[in-house]
Amino acid sequence: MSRWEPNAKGRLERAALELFANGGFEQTTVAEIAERASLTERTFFRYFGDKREVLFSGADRLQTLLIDEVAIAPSSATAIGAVAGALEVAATLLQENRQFAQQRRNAITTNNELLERELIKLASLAVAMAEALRARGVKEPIASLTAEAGIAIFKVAFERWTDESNKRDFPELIRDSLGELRKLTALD
Amino acid sequence: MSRWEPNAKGRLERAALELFANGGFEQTTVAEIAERASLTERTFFRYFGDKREVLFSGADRLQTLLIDEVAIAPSSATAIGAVAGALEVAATLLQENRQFAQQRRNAITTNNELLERELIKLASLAVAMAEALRARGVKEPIASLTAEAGIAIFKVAFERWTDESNKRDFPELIRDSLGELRKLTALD
DNA sequence: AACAGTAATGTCAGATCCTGTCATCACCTA
DNA sequence: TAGGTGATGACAGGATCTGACATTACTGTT
Repeated sequence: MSRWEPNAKGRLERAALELFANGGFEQTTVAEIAERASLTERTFFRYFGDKREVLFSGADRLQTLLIDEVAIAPSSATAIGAVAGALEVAATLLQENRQFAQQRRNAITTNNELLERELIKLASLAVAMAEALRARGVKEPIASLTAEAGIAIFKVAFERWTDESNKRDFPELIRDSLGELRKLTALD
Repeated sequence: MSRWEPNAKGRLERAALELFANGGFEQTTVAEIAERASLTERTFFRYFGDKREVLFSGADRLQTLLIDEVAIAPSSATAIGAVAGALEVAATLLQENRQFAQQRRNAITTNNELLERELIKLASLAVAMAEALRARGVKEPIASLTAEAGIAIFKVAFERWTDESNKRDFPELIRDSLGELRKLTALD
């Protein structure tokens, strides 16, 4: 079953998060991460396309979850309703690892390169959700706009959820943000 | 006035765009760009923080323009109205350099690293516009949501404008996208 | 038990990106 | 003519990332 020490990828991710929390992303070298995980630099780059990617391996699963949820939403649901529902499901899951989410977030918000990677993951998510909406029969540009609006809602809600002083329920924050968006775009 | 060949920064930008159009972003080395501009690699990095930044020096001016426009919008304007108005002004200016915009866009859409940089510039823009809205008395989270919605509108409209088969007026596309967003968020 | 096969990992060389440091150049001013 | 200054060049070097090949630790077959 396990030829070498098991879970090399997980060990690298853990080592990276710990070192980033200490010395920051830029100051931490890939060689240090690999050494802490008892591996070599070359092996790191076999698991992760670049140094930043070590913090984003979960993004793919999140994307799969969201497009699945959009796909199985009741056919009576509106486009924005299907997206918001999917976001609530995702929020429920993310809520179970709040501490990890916060550590990861600390690393990302203090480094522009990591922020860039986060943003492109969200953009990719928007594209995938737009595709899932088109599969439900939603036309362009409604599909893309709805997906982008969904991302905006998620970003704002996530920001509020990870705020240390805030103990509110994540899915509830999603619902609230959608309500706010509806208000501000309403015609006078 | 001009000790060496003038406009070193502009020469580097032009050389980079030309080389990117030919061989692509990754295949082009900074040394090649510098050589084409009759400068050295070291000088390139004095003007641009990294290789990607050579395509984004105009982003700062765009941001300044947008927050100024938001600031001077009539006090009767709603938050989303002020943002949309600013976007229309920016669109009018960008419209004068459609070919440059398309070349630049070609480079960016075919390279993930450049896309990342584009996205973070837009995110920075959203943050700045939210700040400009708060200066108008708009409260959170309305300010942030409005700014994010504005970026979503801009992205969708820009996409449609640069579409080769599309000859529509850019500011008009902005207005249309806002209309679509209003429709899709409207309660049933 | 011996052997070959395989997937994960290691080793090494090297290209490219990016930075620090100091030298040099072209022009300005007193 | 003698600095003074800002832009550029030259050079060394660290870090990221890749390609090529070797090695390791197990698996399966005979």
